[in-house]
Amino acid sequence: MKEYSEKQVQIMEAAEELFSEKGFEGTSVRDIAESADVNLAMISYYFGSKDKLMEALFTYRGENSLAQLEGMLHKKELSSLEKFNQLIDYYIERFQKHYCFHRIMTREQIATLKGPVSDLILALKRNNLEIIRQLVKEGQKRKEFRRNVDISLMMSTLVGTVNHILSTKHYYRELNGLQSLSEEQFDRHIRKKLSLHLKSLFKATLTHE
Amino acid sequence: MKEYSEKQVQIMEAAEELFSEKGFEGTSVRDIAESADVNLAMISYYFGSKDKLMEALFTYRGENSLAQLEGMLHKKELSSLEKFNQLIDYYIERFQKHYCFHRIMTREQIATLKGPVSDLILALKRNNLEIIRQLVKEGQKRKEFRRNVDISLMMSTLVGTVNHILSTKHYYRELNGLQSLSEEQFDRHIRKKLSLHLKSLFKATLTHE
DNA sequence: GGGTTTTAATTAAACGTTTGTTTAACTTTG
DNA sequence: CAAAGTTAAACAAACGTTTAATTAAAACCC
Repeated sequence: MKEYSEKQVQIMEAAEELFSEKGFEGTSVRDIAESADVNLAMISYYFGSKDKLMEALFTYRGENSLAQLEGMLHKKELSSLEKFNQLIDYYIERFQKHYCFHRIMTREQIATLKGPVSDLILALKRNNLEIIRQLVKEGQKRKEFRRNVDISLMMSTLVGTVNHILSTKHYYRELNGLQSLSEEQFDRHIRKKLSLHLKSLFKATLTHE
Repeated sequence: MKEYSEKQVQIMEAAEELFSEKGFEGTSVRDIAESADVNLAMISYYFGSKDKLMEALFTYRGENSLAQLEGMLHKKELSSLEKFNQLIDYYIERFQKHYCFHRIMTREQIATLKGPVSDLILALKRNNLEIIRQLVKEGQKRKEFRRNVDISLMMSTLVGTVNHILSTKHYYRELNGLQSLSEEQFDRHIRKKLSLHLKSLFKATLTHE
C-alpha cells in the first residue's frame, strides 16, 4: 500500500476532477497546477510526468476496493440472490462515491490495451470477474440460480449499465426532465431507480422462473 | 442531407479512426492529414477547424440511421418481442459496422453536455428513446409485455451493455482467452453471444413469466 | 539546545516541441 | 482567365518538462 503525502493527494484529486471532465489529453498540467493551487513544477517534482501522475491516480484509487467486496460476499447467512443484490448496490455506490475516477476509467477503457493503466484496469476486471464467478457458482450449487449463465456477459450488463447511466447521467437527466432536482436529489433518485432496475433484471435471469 | 466530396469523406474517415483510438484531443490535425494522405492545410480549407471536422463527422454518421429502424418496427406481422429482438440485433450490427464512430460517441458522452456534438448526441438519444417507448407500449397493448417497465432504464441496459462490451472488446477478448481468434472470427463470436444474451435478458424482464 | 549543514520543498523563468491555424505562392480545373 | 484545389512555410500560442535559484524543514554535532 503506497503512501501519498497531503500535497500529492491534493494534486491527484485536482487532476482526477479535470481528467474526468475534459479527458487526459484535454487537460494540461497547468490546468492541474492551478486547480490544485500548487506550482507547475511540483507535478513533475512529485510524479515525474503527466503520464506517471495518471498511473499514480490509478494505484491510489485502485487499492482497497477488493477486501471490502470479498468480506461482504462471505457472509454465509445470506442467500446468493441477496448477495448478488448487495453486489449491485456496491457497484452503484462505489461509482457514485468515486464518480470522477470511474468516469476516467470508463473513458480510458475505450482505447486499446496498452500501457500501465490498461494493465491496472485489466487486473481490476479479472478480480471482479472472478468474484462474480464464485458468487454465481455458489448460487448454482445451492440451486438458487439456473445453470446456463454466461458470467462474462452478465458482468458486462451489470458494469455496462451502471457505467453508462452514471457516466452519462446528465443525458439521463435531460431526457427524463429531471433538471429541477438538485444534484444530491438526482443522485439519490438515480441510485434507487437503478438499484431496483438491476435487481429485478438479474432476479429474472439468474433464478428459476 | 448534407453532401461531402470524396476528399472530405477521406479526411473524415481517417479522423474517425484516429479519434476512436486516441481520442479527439489525443489526435493532432497533422496525424489526420498524414493518415488521410492530404496536405495539412486541406483540413482547415474543407472544414474550417478541427472542432468543425468533428461536428461534420457527427452529422455525416448521424444521418439515415432512423429511417431504417422505423421501417423495421412497422412490420405489422411481427410480434412485439420479435421486433424487440430485431432492435437488439440492429444495435449490435450498427455498432460493429461503424465501430470507430460509436467508440467516439461512447467516449464523448462522458463529458458533460456542452457544444454542438452534445446536442447531436442528445437528439439521437431522444429519437432512440421514443422509438423504444412506442415499441414497448405496443407490446403492452398487445398484452405481450408486462406493464411496469421503465423504458429509460431498459434502454440504458441495452445501450450500456452493447457499448461497454463492444467499445472495450479487447478486454473481453483478453479476459476470456480468445486471443487466438482472428478479428473477424471474434466479431462474429461476440455478436452471436451478445445477441443471445440480450434477447434472453429482455425476454425475461419484458414478458410475463 | 543553539548553530551548522544537509536535505526537501518551492518558485519563476526558460527550454525545445508540438499544437491548430493562416498565409501566400503555385497548380489544376472548368 | 477566373475559381477551386493544393502546397510548403510560417505563425503565435500552448504544451510537457527542466533548470537554477531560493526558502523551509530536518538532521546533525558539539
